[in-house]
Amino acid sequence: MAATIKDVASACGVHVSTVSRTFSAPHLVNAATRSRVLAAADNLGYRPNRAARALTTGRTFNMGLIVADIANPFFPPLIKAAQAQARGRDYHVFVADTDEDPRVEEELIRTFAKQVDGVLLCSPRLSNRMIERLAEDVPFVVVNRRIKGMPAVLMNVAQGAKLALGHLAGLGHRRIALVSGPIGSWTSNEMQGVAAEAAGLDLVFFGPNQPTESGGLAVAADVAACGATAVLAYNDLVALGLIEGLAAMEIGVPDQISVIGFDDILPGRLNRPKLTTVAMPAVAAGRMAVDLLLQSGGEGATVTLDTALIVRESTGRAQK
Amino acid sequence: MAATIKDVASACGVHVSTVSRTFSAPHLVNAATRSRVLAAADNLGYRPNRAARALTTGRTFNMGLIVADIANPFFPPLIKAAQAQARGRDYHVFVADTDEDPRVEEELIRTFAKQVDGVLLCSPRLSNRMIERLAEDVPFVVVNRRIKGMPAVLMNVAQGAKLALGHLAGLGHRRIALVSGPIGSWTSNEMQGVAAEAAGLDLVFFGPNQPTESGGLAVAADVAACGATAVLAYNDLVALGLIEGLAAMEIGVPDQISVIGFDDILPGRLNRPKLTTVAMPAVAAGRMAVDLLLQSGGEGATVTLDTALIVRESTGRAQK
DNA sequence: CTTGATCTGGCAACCGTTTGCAAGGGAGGA
DNA sequence: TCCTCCCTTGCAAACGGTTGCCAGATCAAG
Repeated sequence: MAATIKDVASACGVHVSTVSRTFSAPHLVNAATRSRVLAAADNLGYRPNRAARALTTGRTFNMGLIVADIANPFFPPLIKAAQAQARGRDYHVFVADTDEDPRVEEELIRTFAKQVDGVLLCSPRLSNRMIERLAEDVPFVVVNRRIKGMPAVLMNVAQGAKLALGHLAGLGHRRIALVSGPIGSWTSNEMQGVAAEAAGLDLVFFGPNQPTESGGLAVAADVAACGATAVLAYNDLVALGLIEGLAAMEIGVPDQISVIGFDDILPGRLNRPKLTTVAMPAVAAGRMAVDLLLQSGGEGATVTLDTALIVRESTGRAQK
Repeated sequence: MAATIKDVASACGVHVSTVSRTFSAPHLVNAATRSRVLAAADNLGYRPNRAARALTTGRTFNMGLIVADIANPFFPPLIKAAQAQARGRDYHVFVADTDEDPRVEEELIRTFAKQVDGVLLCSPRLSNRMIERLAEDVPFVVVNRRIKGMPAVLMNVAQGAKLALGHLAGLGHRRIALVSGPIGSWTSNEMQGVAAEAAGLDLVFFGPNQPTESGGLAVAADVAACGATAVLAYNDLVALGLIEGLAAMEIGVPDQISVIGFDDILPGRLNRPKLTTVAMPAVAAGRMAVDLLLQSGGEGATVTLDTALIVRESTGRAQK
C-alpha cells in the first residue's frame, strides 16, 4: 500500500497533525522538524491523498471541462491550454464530451457537480435557463456564450464576421450565403446578427447544420443553387466539407465561389486551397477560462478576446 | 450546501448506514424502505460524494489518460472513445498532455498515482524501465508499446507498414524514404523493423523527427535530394508537412513522389491530394484500453488491433 | 408455544487529512 | 524569580461515506 500521513508521522516520531502542517502550513512548524518530516516523506514516497484532503477542505483541486465534441479540431488546443494552465495551479482537469447532445451535457454537469471545484463549459448546447439553474450546484465559466451574471470567455465573433464580410465585399461579392451551425450555438447567432445588419449585401441563410464536414457537404448543393458567389461558414469543418461538395460538382474555389470559415484549425491550414478563415483565440480562451474560474468566486466577469481574419487561398474576386 | 447522506437519513427517519446500503447494496434493504430513501434522496438532489466513498473503498472510479499531445489529431478520437467507454462504466477520465516531454510524463503519472484506479498511457515517450518502475505505484494499460507483463493495446503497425511497402512496390517504386518519428516511439521502431526486412527495396532512413507537420516540412528537402520516388512517413501530420514542403519545391505528389502516412486523421482525408495512409484503430484502442484496465487487475493481457491500408490520391506509379 | 433461520436496520469503527483548541516549554521583561 | 507571551506540537473532532457485527423482528416448522 501507499504511504499515508500516519506512516510518515510514526517514521519520524511526530504527530500526524505536524506532518499535515508541514505541507499545508509550513510556517507553523519548526524548521528542524520540518526538514525531518520532509526527509521521511520523501523517503517513503509519501504524497498527500487529495480525496481525503478534499473531504475536510471542501476543495477538490479538480475542475471539469465539457465540450461538444473532442474530435472537432477546434477544441484540442483549447483543452490543452486549459489543462496546462490548470496544472500550473495544481489543478487537474476532467475532460468530457457530450456528443453535441444537450441531455448528455446536463447529466455530465450533474455528475461533475460534487467532485470538482468548477466547470468550464465550452460552446454549450444547453439553454441559458438550464445553465443558470445548474449553476446553483457548481461554479461555471462559460466559453462562447453570454449569460447574465456568469463569468464568461467570449470570442469576438461579431468582429470576425464583420471583417470577413468586409473582405468579401471588397472583392466584389454581393450575394453571400451564410451557412450557420447547430441550434443553441451562440457563435451561430452572433454571426447571423452581424450579417443581418450588413448594408448593401444580399444574404442567404442556410441552417441549422451539423458543425462538421458532413454538415458542409450536405448544404453544398443548396449553396451552389442559390446563386451566391461567396460563403461564410459556421466553422472551418463546415467550410471544408462545403469545398469538398462544391468540388464534386466541379465548382472551383475560389474561382467560382469564395469560402470563409471560422476557427483556424489545422486541416484548414493544410487544405488546398488553404482556407481563408476567422481565427479564434482558442489557446488564450482555455487559459483565461481556468484563471477566471480560479479567481472569481462565481462573479460575473466577462472577457472578450479578439478574433482575426486570416486571408489565404479560398477567397478571390467575385465572378461577373 | 449540497445534501449529504445524513440529510437523506434524517429526512426519512433512518440511519445513514441504511441510506448507504440503499445505493451500494440495495438487496440488503427492504423494498419499502428503499423506495422511501430513494424518494427522499431524489427530493434533496442527493448524490453520493465520490471522494468520500473512495476513502473507505479504496476505489476512486477515476482513471488517468496520458497522451503526448492532445493537439495531434490522432488522439482526440481515442480520447473520446475512452471517455465514452469509461462513462458507461461509471468512471471519469482525467486527461493530461505531456508536450512530448518524458519528464512531464513521469511527474504526471506520479501525481495521478494516488487519485485514480489506473492510468492509460498512450504512445508513451518514457523508457520501458521507467514505466515498469512506475507501475508499482499504479496499474497501467499501455497503448502502442509492448512491455513484458503489462497489459497493452497494440496497433499492428508492422502489418500496416508491410501493406504500405507492398503497395508502393506494386506501383514500381524501388527507392523509398522512411521518415521516422521521435525517439522513444514504439511505432517508429516497428516501422523500421519491418522496413529493414523488406527484400528488394532500397530504403533510406530519416530521423528522428518531430511527429508534426513541421517535422515533415523540415525533412522535405533531404527526402527530395535522396532520390527516392516514394515516402513512408511516421504519421499523417508528417506526411502532410512533407507534401507541403515538396510542393514548395514544385515537386508534385503523387506525380513525382508518392507519400504514405499513418493514422488516418481528418486533415489527411481533407487534403488535396487526399492522403493514402495506414488507418490506425484509435477508437477501438480507446475502448479496449478502458476495458483492459477495468478487467485486469494489472494482468498482462495484450490486445493487438489490425490496421488497414487506405489508398487515396497521394500514391501513384513510380516515375521512370 | 418453542426454536431457529432469515431479514432488516442500527451502531460504531475506520478511511486519510485538516484544523481549532490547548498544553508544554523557553525566552524576555518586570 | 515570577509572569507573560509566543512558538511548537499534540489531541480530537470533524469531513461523507462504507461495512462488519449485532440485536430485534418476523415467520415457518416442529
